[in-house]
Amino acid sequence: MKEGPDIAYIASLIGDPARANILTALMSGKALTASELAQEAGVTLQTASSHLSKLDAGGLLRPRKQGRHKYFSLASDDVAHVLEGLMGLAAGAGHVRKRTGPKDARLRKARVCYNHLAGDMGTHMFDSLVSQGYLRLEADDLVLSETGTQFVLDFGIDLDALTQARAPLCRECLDWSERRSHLGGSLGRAFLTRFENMSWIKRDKETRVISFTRTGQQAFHTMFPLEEM
Amino acid sequence: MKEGPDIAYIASLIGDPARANILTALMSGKALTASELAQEAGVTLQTASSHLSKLDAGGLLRPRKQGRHKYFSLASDDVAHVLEGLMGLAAGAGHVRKRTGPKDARLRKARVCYNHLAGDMGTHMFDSLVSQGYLRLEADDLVLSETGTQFVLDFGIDLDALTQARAPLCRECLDWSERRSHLGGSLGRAFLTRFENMSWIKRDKETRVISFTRTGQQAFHTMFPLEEM
DNA sequence: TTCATAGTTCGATCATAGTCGAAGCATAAG
DNA sequence: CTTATGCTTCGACTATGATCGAACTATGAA
Repeated sequence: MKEGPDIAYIASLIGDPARANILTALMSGKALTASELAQEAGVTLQTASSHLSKLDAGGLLRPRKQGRHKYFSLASDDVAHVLEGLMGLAAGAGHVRKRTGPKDARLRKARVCYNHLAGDMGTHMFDSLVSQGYLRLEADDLVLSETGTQFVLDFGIDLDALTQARAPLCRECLDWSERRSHLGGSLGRAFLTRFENMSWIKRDKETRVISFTRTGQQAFHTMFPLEEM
Repeated sequence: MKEGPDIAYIASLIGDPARANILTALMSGKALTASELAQEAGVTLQTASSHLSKLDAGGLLRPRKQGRHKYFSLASDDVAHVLEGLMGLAAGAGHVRKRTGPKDARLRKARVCYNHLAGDMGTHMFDSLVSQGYLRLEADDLVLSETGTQFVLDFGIDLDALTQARAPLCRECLDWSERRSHLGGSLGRAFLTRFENMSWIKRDKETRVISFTRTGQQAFHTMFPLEEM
């Protein structure tokens, strides 16, 4: 009847509350088991299993068997990107599920977006990288400059390993709370794990909230300065 | 139960086939009446009316009464952006509604994305603007350089009128066919209407297809050159 | 005024799909 | 082996919501 991709099929997958809960939970970037996701979605294991197979069929998930557990994560950054976009629309329509509480404020401050840093701290880092000339927009891609490459290496990130992978190194990601870009892609992921290894941050077990340690916060701002305007 | 915006609500709105058809039709950027959208969606006027009020309640549409007609258009670029993202996921999942025919090829070549130029020609124009130094990524925004400003004025676009409006002037937009950026925002819109006024292009009445006239195609490539690599 | 067209509202019908209990596999532990 | 745990499949129940006919409202034309 109509031309173009079947958008309703994908949207209807996301449109079920239980499945939306599952996807939201996976926005933490962690791989979760079917049981955990069932609990997260507030349904029994049977229904969760049904949902998960449908999401998988739609190409939204990447399942991995491990022993008698089955782990699920989001299929790609693209999926996370669309989910963030939907969150933006939902927030704009005034449809937030929960009244904004203290947890919500922490969520705006810093949170995990699939596998990289989002929220206020995320956009701050992105802006700093750009203003220092480490990141540049070239044609359609975000590229790392020479000084930027050096910066990343000095920071203790194994850049060679990243560039050999197929996934894009740098990627812009727009988030719903800030409405500004932050750094995604494999480099964004590498930064986040590096922060974690250096104990700059702690990830909340239950939610997507990221909390900075005191020393982490200080170190962050010296490494990623931003002149006020 | 969960934190964050109610993503399922918005997604379920898009997830109905009839509503998805409506939204896809509105991706042409034109404002359409309820009757036209009913026909487009393949349902009666009554059901279309019901769908339209729901989409409106969800903040996805911008309705305008005009006489005894009621025109609908997408509420914002953000909505169009999410829809394009969903198309990307659907295309990736191999779920295209129609087998790729000749019309589909034309769709990839040049089409309307909400109100600006997308497809091959769209990314071409974007790349050209960037490589000529007319557009730059600064912090998180796409900005027009000084030479770029001059270029736009020379092109016959009333830049003052655009900058006075509240909508963002420049905006990156990623499309599903090319997986690359093209220019959105009010400037993107202005370019498209200018092309139309100069008879460079013709918009198909039924679909989102844009066809370039022969002279338009030539003029386009001289104005937006791109050195091969 | 009368008629026609555009759109909304109401009500009834009907199908899709979300839900869970129960049973069935598969893997790991004792 | 037996037992326990994680997950899938089957089947039945149920509710949500899409659909359209019919009646109603509103704007425009004659």
